[in-house]
Amino acid sequence: MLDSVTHSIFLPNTMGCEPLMSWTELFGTTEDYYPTVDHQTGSDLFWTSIHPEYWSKQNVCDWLQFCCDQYKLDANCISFSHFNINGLQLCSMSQEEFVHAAGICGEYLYVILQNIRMHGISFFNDNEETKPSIGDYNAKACLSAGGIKSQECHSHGRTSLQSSHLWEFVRDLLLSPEENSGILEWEDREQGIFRVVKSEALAKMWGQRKKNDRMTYEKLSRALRYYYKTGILERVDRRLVYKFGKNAHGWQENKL
DNA sequence: GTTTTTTTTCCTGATT
DNA sequence: TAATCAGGAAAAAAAA
Repeated sequence: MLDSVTHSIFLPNTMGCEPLMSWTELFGTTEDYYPTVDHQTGSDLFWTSIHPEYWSKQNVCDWLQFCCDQYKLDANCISFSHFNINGLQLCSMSQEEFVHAAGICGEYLYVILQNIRMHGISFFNDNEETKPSIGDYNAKACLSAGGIKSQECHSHGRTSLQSSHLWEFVRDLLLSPEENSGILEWEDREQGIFRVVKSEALAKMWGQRKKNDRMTYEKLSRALRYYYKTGILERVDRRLVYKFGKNAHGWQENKL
């Protein structure tokens, strides 16, 4: 991981993933002209390959989400409504504005952003001396074992295409009505219980995501059952019904 | 390049 | 009977 980003040159062409859909198909706008990339599986590479000023609104949202995941920040601290802005607006925010919008995580995120802006490096990927100390920014309080991500980020229908893990794919599908089309539905939203309505459609979609046309619900469900061990999912004794476990995050409704 | 984790594939047997 | 669930085992793929 430490060697995932070693250069500080902003080169949009360094992005390596094939888009599953065109950018305009996904967002319906010509404003966001960068092709889709797998931010999450691509680690920090994306965020350092495009200057933050050129990030779209979605990129900003994804970056916050990425930071929460990567640095185990508690997204409860962050008011995502304040970050419905593009990269240029993000870069023009003062530290005070950042702290106001992102709470106790604000100082921490601000430093990470400045590092990317000024040095083209992501926070944990370069020399030790470039890293701010967590303690210095009093960010310990915003670290959590399972930070809650904003629903706003997941409701754009993009993360379902970006999520690297199966459970995140499922979660994002549940949170994206426009992508879901009745494949999954909540049984108990507050408890995180959901039902697979169209099992083969789900498998097909996951297969498309992984470029595997041999995927079946049988195999997908085996992968889901492995999540019982890790607390990502909990067993529900009903057919096609699953429940998010204590180690799953980002599915709760407006826990800000 | 190695190790660890996640996902895929295949399987047997049970349940709905 | 078909679909699903439960897991073991092993291999492949992805991530660290």
